Amino acid sequence: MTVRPLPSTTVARLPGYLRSLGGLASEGAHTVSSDQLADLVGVSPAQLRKDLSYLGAGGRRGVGYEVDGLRRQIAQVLGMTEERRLVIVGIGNLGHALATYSGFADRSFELVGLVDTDPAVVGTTVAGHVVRHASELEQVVAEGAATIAILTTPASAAQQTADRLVAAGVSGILNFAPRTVRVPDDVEVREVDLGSELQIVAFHARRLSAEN
Amino acid sequence: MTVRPLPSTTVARLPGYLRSLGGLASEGAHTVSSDQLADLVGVSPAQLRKDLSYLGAGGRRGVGYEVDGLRRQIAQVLGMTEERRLVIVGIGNLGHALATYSGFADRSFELVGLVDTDPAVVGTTVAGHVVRHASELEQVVAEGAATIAILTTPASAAQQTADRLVAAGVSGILNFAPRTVRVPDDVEVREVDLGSELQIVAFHARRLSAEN
DNA sequence: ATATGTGAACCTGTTCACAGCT
DNA sequence: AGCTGTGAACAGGTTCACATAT
Repeated sequence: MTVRPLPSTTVARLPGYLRSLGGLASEGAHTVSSDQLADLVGVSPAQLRKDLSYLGAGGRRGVGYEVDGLRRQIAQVLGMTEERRLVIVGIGNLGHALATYSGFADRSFELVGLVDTDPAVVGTTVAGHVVRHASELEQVVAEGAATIAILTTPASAAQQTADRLVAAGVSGILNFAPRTVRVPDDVEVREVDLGSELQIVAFHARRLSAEN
Repeated sequence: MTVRPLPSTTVARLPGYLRSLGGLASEGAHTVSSDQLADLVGVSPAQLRKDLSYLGAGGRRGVGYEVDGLRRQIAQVLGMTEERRLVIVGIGNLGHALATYSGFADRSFELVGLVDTDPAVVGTTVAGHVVRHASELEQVVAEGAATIAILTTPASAAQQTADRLVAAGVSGILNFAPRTVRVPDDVEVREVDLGSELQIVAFHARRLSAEN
């Protein structure tokens, strides 16, 4: 029902807002001003108000935003009202860490399957799921009715695995493999390369240090 | 010697360029055109050329860019000519995965210390390093002369740990803890929240699915 | 002929500043 | 008085299109 599409930068900030609102709620706060919340999240108050205005979040002038109402509204926009089912492909160290990561269930993601190729890993139980062989990828996706996949394979297997995930009907992929994967326009991919992130931090850190 | 400061979006893309160039080099390619490389990385050719022009990367018209030269140039800009020392604070599943992540050494990061509070973890050896207790954080940073830290503590410990890292002289922090940390202006922080990343993917995936 | 380098146009997102509610 | 909501100004980054070099 949102008429105007949300700026993607706004979308990217919403999970952070939700996180901070959760903290406020657990502290018993009923309302919060844009100044307070912005400070908590680390954005400018104007930015926050603009973002919330896209949602049509009704803050009350002179008062602020109602914490619970805002939480519900953001959760709704982020699609958390429906359960999203998730598979993880590649149960190495990172895949294992992600499988046992508690932050997903809190965000209404349900882990429905784990897949790997390593015979030493296939058949073991991780996070309550028996790891299935990659040859069964399509069945795992279908049986679990997964719509989202986390890709933590080696770079060499990433594109091929992504192709199979797409063919199996997945509509979103979070790719940790250090290789860009190409997918059709109707599938969303988000690339997260941990090595790149570290390089970006290091670049800016060095620049800052050099300035003094 | 870079006169114009690089746009931060350009900096964020450089590691990806470098990665693809490494692939090309190992395939024996000597030169590469902006069309080829852009396609490989997943950006537009104009974008790539503009980025490289900031570096003063001398491509030859009618030919393209020299693969090895470009690699060296980007590596230099990213500060890879000097070794950067790294500590990881919080050796849970994610910290463990990052400690054993091979992608860091390739990028001229040297892991010099691991820290945790859990008595079950302190004293164990991970990735060739004995995990030290968090009370020794300052010594670990000093002994290793670390300039960069990866933060993978629980949210509750994140800010306090960041403060101590900054006081110990770290100039860059890659924060995986699901809480924004505040640092002085002369320290670089990059927030990576895996739960948020998944929510962002899911949002766009749902939007794309709904369109058909 | 082919492919780079780049000013200019364009677009997206951020900040400002103040009108408008409560 | 206090705080939101938002048009307008601004900033930053991307794309275009073509001059330029090999």
